Amino acid sequence: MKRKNCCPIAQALGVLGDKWSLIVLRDVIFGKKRHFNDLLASPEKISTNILSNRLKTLQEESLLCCSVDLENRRSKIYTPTEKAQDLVPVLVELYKWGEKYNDRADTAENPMQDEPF
Amino acid sequence: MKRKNCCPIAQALGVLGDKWSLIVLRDVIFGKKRHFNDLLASPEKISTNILSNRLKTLQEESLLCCSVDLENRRSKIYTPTEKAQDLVPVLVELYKWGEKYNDRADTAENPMQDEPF
DNA sequence: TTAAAACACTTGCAAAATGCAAGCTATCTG
DNA sequence: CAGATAGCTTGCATTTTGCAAGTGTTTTAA
Repeated sequence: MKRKNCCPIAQALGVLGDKWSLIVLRDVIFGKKRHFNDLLASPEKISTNILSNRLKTLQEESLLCCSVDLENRRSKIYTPTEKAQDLVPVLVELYKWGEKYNDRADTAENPMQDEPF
Repeated sequence: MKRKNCCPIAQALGVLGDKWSLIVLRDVIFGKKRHFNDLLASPEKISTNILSNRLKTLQEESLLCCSVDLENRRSKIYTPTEKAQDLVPVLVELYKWGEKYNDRADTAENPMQDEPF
């Protein structure tokens, strides 16, 4: 969804405002996941066609770059660009808000995991 | 899209991860828009049924509250809750990112408007 | 006081995005 | 060479979005 000539928030949402893009970026940036199957394994259960499509569009938006794994030529490596790394503050603020308001009650009885997802 | 028992980012996106919710919240929070027709007039051109539906779900998520305008009983007033106000940092970071990367080249020749949208 | 306009929806239907299961191709491993 | 593995692709059902038109209530103007 391209949104030209409008506010930066709307422009950002034109790229990121869907169900999956920020989940994939979270995994690539914070989870350091690099392979298709790693991303597929996240608890949110993205399906293969959507993941494939999202990886394509995120490359088109210069948020990911893709290279062949030299040690296993079946495998591709998806790496976040600087543009993607610059989304860290957005993801951090989303994390804080989600933690404050939509939480699973992280208490001593239900502690947070090592990984945030 | 409810996402229980998962990371705060995914929980936040379960509420906000669609095409329109954050646009509506931007207008209510920063644009101080309070009426259906104000929200409808935004340059992103949301359609009436989607806006109506988003206002409903945002109320269900306790992000907006709705009251009757006493000075014009045709009119309803939508107000952001504290939960919605706490999204300001998210919107600010989105703004900064959008400004940096997806910009319409805001230069001296193409200055920013009074309102950011 | 009555007709027209304003406001906030609702409805019907078409198009796009998402979700699920299965299959496909190239590479690797034994 | 036979299977397993990684990353897709395809087909089809469901859900979400988009557009245009219509509805009911309240307000304003004649």
